[in-house]
Amino acid sequence: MLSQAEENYLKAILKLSQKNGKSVSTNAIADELYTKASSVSDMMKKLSEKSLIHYVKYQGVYLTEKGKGLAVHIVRKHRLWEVFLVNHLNFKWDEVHDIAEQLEHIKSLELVNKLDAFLNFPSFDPHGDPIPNEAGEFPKTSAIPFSELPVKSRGKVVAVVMDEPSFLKYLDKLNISIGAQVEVIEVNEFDDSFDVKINDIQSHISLDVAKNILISLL
Amino acid sequence: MLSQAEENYLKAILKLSQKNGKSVSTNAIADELYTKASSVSDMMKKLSEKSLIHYVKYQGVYLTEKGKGLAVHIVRKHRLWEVFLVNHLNFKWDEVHDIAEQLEHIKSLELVNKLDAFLNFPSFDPHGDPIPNEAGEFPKTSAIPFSELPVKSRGKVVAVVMDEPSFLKYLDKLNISIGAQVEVIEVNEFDDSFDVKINDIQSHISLDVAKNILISLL
DNA sequence: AATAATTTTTAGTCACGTCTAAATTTATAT
DNA sequence: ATATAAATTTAGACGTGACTAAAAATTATT
Repeated sequence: MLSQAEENYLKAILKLSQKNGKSVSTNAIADELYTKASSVSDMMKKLSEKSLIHYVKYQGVYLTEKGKGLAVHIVRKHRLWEVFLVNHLNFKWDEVHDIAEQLEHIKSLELVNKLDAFLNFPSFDPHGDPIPNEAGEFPKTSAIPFSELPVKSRGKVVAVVMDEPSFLKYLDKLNISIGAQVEVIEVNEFDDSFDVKINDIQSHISLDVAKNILISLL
Repeated sequence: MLSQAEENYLKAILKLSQKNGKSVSTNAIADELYTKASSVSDMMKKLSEKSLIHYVKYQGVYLTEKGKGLAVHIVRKHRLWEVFLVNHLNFKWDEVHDIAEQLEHIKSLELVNKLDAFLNFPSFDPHGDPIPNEAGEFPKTSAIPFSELPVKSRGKVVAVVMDEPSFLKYLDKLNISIGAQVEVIEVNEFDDSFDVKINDIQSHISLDVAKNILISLL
C-alpha cells in the first residue's frame, strides 16, 4: 500500500513526463512538489525498490508500467472527485483543486468505480482535463492551444492547461469557460497579444493566457 | 491543523466518554485504536498541550470544549459521508465504515456543509446514528435497546449500536433494517434470548443482538 | 581538456507516531 | 498496612519523510 507521499511523487513524475520528454530530473520533481532535491533522491530509492520507477543515479527517472498505472489511477480519482465537487456540490472550478488533492488519496477501488458510475462516466473534468477510464485509458482529443488558432478561424474551448485558482478566476473575468466559442481577430506582434472574440464579444488576451487555453476547431 | 492520528484519538475519546462515564483510561483508548498504552500516553501529552483534552497523569483524560467540538465535527463528517455512500453510491450499510473512516479526515468546512446540503441535512446515518448539525448539536431521540422493549409492545428499529460489518450482515439475514417493525413475543429466561416478530414474521434473537438494536416505541 | 557551474547524492539531524522493555504509580488483596 | 497485581508512564529505539550542509557526478564554458 502506498503512502500519500509516495502517491504524490508518482503523480508528479507522470505529470512531468507527459509535459516534457521521458526522463524526469530530480530537481524538476522537487520544484513540482515544493520539496528539496535531497528529499527527492531519498524517495526515488524507495519507489525504485518497489519497482514503480526506473532510477539510475544522476540520470533522472521514469515510471514503470506498474508505476504509471498507479499514477494514472490517482489522476483518475482526482478528476472524478472534481466532477463531483463542481457538478453536484456546486463548487466553482477554481475551488476544487485542494479538496480533490485530498480526496484522490482515498483508497477503495469500488468507491472510485461507483463514483464514476454515479457521475455517468465523464470523459473530462471541470477544467477540461481528460479522465482515464477504469482500464487507465484516456479519451483522445484533438485540441490545440488557443495561441495556435489561425486568425479568422473559430474554435471552442475544451480545456485549460493550468488549474491555479488565480488563472481560473481570471478566465471567469474574461468570460472564458469550457464550451465558449472563440475567434482570433488579430495578432499584435509587438507584445504577442491577441485581439479575440469570446462568444462574439470582443476581448483581448496575452500570449501566456492563450497558451493555457485548449480549443478544438469549429 | 490536526493530523489524522490526532483526530482518531479525539474521536476515540469522544466515543468512550459517551459510552462510559467521564474520564477515559489510557488502556481503553489503546484498545479502541488497536495501539499500545505507551503510544497513548505520548499522544495524550500532545493533545493536552494543544488544549484538546484534560490530562492528569495516571488519572485518565476527558475532552475540553475545544476538543469535543473537533471530535464531534469528525463524527459529523464520518456520518455524512456514510449517507452519501449508501444513498447515492449504492453501497450496503455494512460496506461503508472503512471508506468513511478515510473520508472523515478530508479538511474543508465548505465541503462538509455543501455535502450536508446535497444530502438534504440528514439527521441519521445508515446505521441510525445521529448526525450532529453544523453547530455540533445532535438530534434528540428517545430510543431504547430492543432488549428493553416490554413483551407484547411493538417498536420500530431506529438505529444499531455496533457497526461491525459482520453484525450488520447478520441483521440483514434476520431481515432487520432501520425502520423495521418489531415486537417481543416472549423472553426465554434460561438463555436470555427473545422470541420476536420482525415485520410480522416470527424470529429469534439473542440478548447480545437485542442490546445492539435501538428502537422507538410505537 | 581543464576548470567552473550546476545538478544530484550522501551524511547527519529532526519531528511524528509507533513500539518494547523497564520503571513508576495506583488499585487490590491478604 | 503491606505485598502483589494491574495500569500507566518513561526511556530508548525505529521507520517515514522531511531538511541542511557537504561531497560527488554531470554539464557547460573557455
